[in-house]
Amino acid sequence: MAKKVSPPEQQQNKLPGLTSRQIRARTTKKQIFDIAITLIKKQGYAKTAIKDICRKASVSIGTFYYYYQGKQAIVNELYLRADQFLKDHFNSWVVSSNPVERVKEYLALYIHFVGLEGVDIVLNIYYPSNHLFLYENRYMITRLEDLIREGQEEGSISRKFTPQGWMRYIITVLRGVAFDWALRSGEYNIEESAQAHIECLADYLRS
Amino acid sequence: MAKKVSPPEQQQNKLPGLTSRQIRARTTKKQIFDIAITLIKKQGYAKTAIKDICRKASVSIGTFYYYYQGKQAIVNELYLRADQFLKDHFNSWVVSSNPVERVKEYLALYIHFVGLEGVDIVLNIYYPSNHLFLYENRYMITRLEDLIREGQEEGSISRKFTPQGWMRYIITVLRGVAFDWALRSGEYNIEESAQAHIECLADYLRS
Amino acid sequence: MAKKVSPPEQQQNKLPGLTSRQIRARTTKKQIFDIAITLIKKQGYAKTAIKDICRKASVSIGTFYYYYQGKQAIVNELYLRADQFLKDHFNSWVVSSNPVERVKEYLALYIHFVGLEGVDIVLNIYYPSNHLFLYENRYMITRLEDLIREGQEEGSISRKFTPQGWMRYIITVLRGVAFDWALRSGEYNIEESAQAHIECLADYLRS
Amino acid sequence: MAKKVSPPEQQQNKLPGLTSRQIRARTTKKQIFDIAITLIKKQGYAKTAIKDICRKASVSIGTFYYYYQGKQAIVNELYLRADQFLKDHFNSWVVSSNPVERVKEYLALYIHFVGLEGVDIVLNIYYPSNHLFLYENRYMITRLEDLIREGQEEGSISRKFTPQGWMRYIITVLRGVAFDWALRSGEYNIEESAQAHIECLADYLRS
DNA sequence: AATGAATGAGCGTTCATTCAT
DNA sequence: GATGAATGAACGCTCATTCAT
Repeated sequence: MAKKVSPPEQQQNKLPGLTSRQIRARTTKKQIFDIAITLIKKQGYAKTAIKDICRKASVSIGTFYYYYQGKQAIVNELYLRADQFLKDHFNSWVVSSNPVERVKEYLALYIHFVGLEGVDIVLNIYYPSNHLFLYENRYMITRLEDLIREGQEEGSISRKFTPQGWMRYIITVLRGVAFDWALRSGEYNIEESAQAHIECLADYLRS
Repeated sequence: MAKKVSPPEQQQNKLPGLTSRQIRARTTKKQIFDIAITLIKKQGYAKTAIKDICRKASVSIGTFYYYYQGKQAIVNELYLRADQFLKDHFNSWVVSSNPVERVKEYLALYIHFVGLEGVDIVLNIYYPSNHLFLYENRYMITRLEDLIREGQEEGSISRKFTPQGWMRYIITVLRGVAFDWALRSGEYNIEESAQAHIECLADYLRS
Repeated sequence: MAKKVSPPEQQQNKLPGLTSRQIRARTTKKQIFDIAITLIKKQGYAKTAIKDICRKASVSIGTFYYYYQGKQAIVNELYLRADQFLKDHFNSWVVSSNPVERVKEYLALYIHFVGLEGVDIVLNIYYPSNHLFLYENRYMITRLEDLIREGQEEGSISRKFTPQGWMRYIITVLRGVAFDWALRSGEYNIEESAQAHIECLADYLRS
Repeated sequence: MAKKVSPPEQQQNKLPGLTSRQIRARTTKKQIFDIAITLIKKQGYAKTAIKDICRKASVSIGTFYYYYQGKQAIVNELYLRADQFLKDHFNSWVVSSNPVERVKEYLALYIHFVGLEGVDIVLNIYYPSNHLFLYENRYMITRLEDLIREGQEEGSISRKFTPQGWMRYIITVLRGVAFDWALRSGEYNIEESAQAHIECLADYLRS
């Protein structure tokens, strides 16, 4: 049972107490991740074979599996980074004091992130078996709910739905926006295009 | 005299001038289609092998390929039937005289159709390489544009966007709705859930 | 056993005593043949499916099999036409009185025919399972043997080999010539290129 | 450190620095190759399925594709070995000092090789899409040109053609010889039969 | 920490051929 | 004379995954 050596869980402490092996390990894992994402963005998820990722990353197949459970794990990791991205930029994007404005700014930030990731990643994320969307405890989701709750308490957001209900409503629309953009191969500016939708959502929040 | 080698295009004339062979052929094609859709709805697109469809339909693999170019062709055919469905039910669903109401009724009809088709079909249709959405001349699309144009002429729909602009806006949202429903495995009633979105869209149309 | 209607053997008599059906039959068969050869020349033997031939010829698959046993039968028929071609042009190409010259002229005619047929046909004829070459009683073969026999009797061709031995020797070289030309996609003029070989053969015949 | 993901290129160094895995890998590849060649020689190229090769070699299909891109790759590898064979035996076959004799000996060696390979291999190599013939930088080709060049410089070979021209001329004939032998299922001794052709070529070289 | 040889079920697809009509 | 629906064995090939080293 204990045949498999335990995968080296990403350590959060960035203290200098890292052996050279640990440093190399981190480098290797990042190398794999970056190449994989690049390839997936370029040629699509399904058409990117693990073998190809390994070849490009100058890493053996065994090494790939040492760090990731499979191809999907790569995408999942990327997806989780969305949270980090949102965290990192929240304070610089969400600056208003008006709750509805804050929601609008936050949604714009989310769409900005989608635009940065690119078409193929979106198409892959918005894909049948990917149920990552549904992780209710994700930062992105809970942050949005918090913003809405604050708005409701302050009185500028309707109590027509619960915060969770509003969140779902909003996510549904934004997914439609991202998906349409990806379907059309990103041939228009998603941030501009999303404006109208965000505007409309804001109106609805107030109603 | 009517010389043709393959894919016997569905003939529109249902005149009795059909030989027994032609009748059998039609039956066979329908048989394949029905079984295929059933299986895809039940166990998903990817997990439905052509071989399985054939076995269930009591038809050889060769016969399958005689009628369809592949698995995707089945789904495409289904998709094209959406138009027929919308055409057939338009008059019984779209009954109001108010333009905005007419749009709402029409969108409800569309969501009704989505609900009838089922999760897997939707997931498959909402798929990267499927650019069927974009066929601007589809009945569904042009009908929607017409309804909006009439509303604009009559004055109850805003001229903020062109009919095509509105159409795209609306389709984007509805796709989000359908996609969310499919992602959540159809565990809620899509028609009820879509109500709020349609309501919101209607408000926005009037603005 | 007698289930299959007997294929209508090409009738040689072109007497007007042909029914309209026989005329149509001949037209159909020729149609199939011409299209088939065209396609094979264009896209190669292996890549030309019977289905495609039928589609282009506006003929059903059944009809194809009514006239030909299969795809190879088409090529065989073409091959047999070589004899007819050689017969038809013999008198205008082979005009010398000197036996060795006559052989040279005859070989030039043969190469001329090869050049007319084109690369793909040659590649197909020079193909593993095609043993048509070996039919010793073909006109082309016997004619060549006759020319050599006459040369030996007249004294200007060496008796080093029997007529059949010479014939085989010559055919071997000419096949090499035709094959090289086809391999190089017919990018040089085969008739010019064959000159040296024919010259050399002629010298050897005299030795 | 030597990171590589697939097709482990045959390493030239036969140093004992091979791990047991590498030795086994080499064995496996050779096993596949040998079985494949045996089967192709016995039952023909087209009739030899990859599946059969694998079964006989006690190797999975995946393993086959790990080492070879496909069936043709096996034949290509064999073909490339011709050069090695010619190199290895050159000194023991080409022993005369007379240039024309040297060419004759060299051609005899080539035909000897053809005889060793067998009918099916030849038929497969002499095949339409196989453009390996044309690799002008192959050892076999350049060696022949060298021999001719030396003969021209020494004065015993005609300058009627360039070395390359002579080479092509000769190759054309030898291919004809090999092809005829293969077509007749190797039912005669190719080396004896080629004698006359080589003789004739030699005469022509001197002319 | 890293390797890479080995797996093999399973895939979609082709196509010459038949025969009842 | 002509049709064309139906066949199905057989094909080459992919790829995520494992595990002894």
